[in-house]
Amino acid sequence: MKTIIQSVKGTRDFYPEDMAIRSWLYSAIKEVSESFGYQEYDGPFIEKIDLYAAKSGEELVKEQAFVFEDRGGGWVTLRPELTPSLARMVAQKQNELTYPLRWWSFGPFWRYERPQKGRTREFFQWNIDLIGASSVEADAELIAVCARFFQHVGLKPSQVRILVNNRRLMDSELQRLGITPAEKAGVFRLIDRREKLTLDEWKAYALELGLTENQFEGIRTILGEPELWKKSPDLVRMFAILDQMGMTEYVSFDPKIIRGLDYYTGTVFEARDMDREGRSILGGGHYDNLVGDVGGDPLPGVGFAMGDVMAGLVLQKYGCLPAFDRCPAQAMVTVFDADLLPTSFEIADSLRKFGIKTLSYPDPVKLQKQFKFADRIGVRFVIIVGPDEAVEKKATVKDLIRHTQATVPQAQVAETIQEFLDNPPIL
RNA sequence: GUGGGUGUAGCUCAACGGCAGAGCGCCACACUGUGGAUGUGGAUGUUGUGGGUUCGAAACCCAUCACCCACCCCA
Repeated sequence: MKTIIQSVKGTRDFYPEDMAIRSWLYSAIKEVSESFGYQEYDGPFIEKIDLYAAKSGEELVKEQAFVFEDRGGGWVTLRPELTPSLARMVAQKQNELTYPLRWWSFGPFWRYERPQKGRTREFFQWNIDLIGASSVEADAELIAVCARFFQHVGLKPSQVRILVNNRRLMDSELQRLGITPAEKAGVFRLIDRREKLTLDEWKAYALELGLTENQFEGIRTILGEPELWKKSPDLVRMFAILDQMGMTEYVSFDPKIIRGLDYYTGTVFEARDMDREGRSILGGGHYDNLVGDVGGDPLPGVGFAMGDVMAGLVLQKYGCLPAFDRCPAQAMVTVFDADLLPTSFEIADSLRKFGIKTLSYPDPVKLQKQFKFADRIGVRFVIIVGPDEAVEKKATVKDLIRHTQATVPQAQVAETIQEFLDNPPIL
């Protein structure tokens, strides 16, 4: 067996049918983002390690980033996320930008993790942020963007849902239970893991953290309270806005949503498959300070990120992906023999000038083979110029769908194709 | 980093100690100026790799690599 050099672990090859999906996803993201007035931007794919050292989760940089020394001896990393680059870009022009800033991006990221379902080492991510606004209405806008995206790609509220919570609400609830600020991080982690553990395991984990029986029961009650959001003026206002926009069917309150990242300070949300399959489709939230760590003045904002891998799995599961149009062209000009090669190429190019996607067969092989090729790739019209046609400056146009053909002057090939197109095929 | 599963033809898989196979795909011909359909014929494997057990290994054992799944973390 031939040994083909393997691709790098965790990367994906984008064959035309895969690339079509990626491009389609990009278009959907672009359309939805821009419909809300967001502008596209991007940062470098490699950054100095220092940029991430400042912020980002410890594990993200130390364990998961692709880090290497460049030829000049500097340490660089393939970007594992976009937020630090965004923070720098904003900080660099902090005083010349007009706020609130609405930016979106779709590009590649790399994380050195163990690949599995819904997770690769090289992936694409949609990032979208509203910077310089701190209201819950701003948060509602991002959730609306998310809901509109689901609507746009055909995912229904019965299939995906945006789960929303508010960290300030959780803070006050935990405080009410006598949980100290020092214990908070641990408890957030506890809440985050609720769905992965059985009740007994979860309780054991809670007691291990040093929580009392009462505190544990209190947390359990909070997490099971669907009306808890009514105690948060922020959430009340936010749901009111979403209601006005007609987006509430995509949104649910869920006190179990905490999000791992430390920098979220208010609203947090993530979108999930309704039957709880797989990891979350996207995640985001409100932050108070975007640029402080890279040397700017504090700026609040809200944003989310959606990876293409999990999103692709969900879209495929619910049949939302577009059918792949495998046909690269509408017409193909065959080549009868070497002498007629220039004639065939000339006709092909004349068709292109008429806006007909045309390819020509590159070698004068048996016509049968050329027809078979045309049929396989899905080209509808095949043009033949053999010696008989050539002497009369004619060409034969065959419609592979309708099984008809006509021999016409070479100058009328494009018109003939148009005529065939105007008469719908008999199927 | 931890745990589990799977590696056999281009693809999907069978054979589960006794001659390595099928379906699909591919190629040729019937059909040397016309595709799909049909028929006939044909090609392709160090059974992931290395070692061990055995008269005999694709199968059993060990190692290793790759992929998949879960944990961790997160998109």
